Amino acid sequence: MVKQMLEQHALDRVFHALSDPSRRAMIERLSRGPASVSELAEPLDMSLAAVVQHLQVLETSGVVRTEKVGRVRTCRIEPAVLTGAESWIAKRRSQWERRLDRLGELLSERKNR
Amino acid sequence: MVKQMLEQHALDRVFHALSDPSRRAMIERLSRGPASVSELAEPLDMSLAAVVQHLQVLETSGVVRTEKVGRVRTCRIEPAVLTGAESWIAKRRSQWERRLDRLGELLSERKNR
DNA sequence: GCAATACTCAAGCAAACGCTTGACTGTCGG
DNA sequence: CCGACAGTCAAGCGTTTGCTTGAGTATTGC
Repeated sequence: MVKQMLEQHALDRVFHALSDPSRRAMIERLSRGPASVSELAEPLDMSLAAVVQHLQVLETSGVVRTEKVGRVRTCRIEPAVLTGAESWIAKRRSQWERRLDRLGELLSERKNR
Repeated sequence: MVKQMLEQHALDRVFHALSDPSRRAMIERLSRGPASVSELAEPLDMSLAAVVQHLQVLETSGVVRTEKVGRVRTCRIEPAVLTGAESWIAKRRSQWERRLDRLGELLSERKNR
């Protein structure tokens, strides 16, 4: 239940990270392989500093992990956290759909009498 | 490609909707079946007006659909939009993981020579 | 050594968020 | 008809976000 609480905050951060189109573009780029900060910045229409700020959001959410070698910081996706968010959605959605199924069964049972 | 653009905005709104713990609590409640606004508000430690504002975020994101009958507004989940968000994540994650697989294959091929 | 590269840090600012309060509207039960 | 109920609307307010600019630091290539 402590775990529950921590994961709540984690989900906050992950979903917030995903809620921005620039950050999603960065993830999309990283899903094709690691990249430097400048590579991530290149297609985006904003200053490098802004990109770094987006990157920080992605990093504190745990979606992206980075490592600096020399003067270049290399970024890569950490899929575990992404999976957490994905399965949160899947859980709610499937719970709702199972409910609808049970409801449907009940209705058709009544019809057949 | 117009569709792409529209869906970008849609994903913005859905992920933003999911990024708040109170809103997720509301979704969690609704995944067990429809509820009125007051029912949604009951476990949350905030004014009814605040709950309605959260509800509006959920509604404009398309995650929740509501209908008012008499003086009570009934809320229910719309799973389609949720599925959209879910599969966006799944796509990036699986792309990354497939890449790792190919990389692994390449490495083991080299080893076996 | 020195300039270009690849960030990094901090200040500032407009807009968006999350919430409150207070006043109000429509609906239902008795 | 009237009071309680279930929202609704609008204004206000402190905080967070997304961005900019400008200055600074550590590598690297020549």
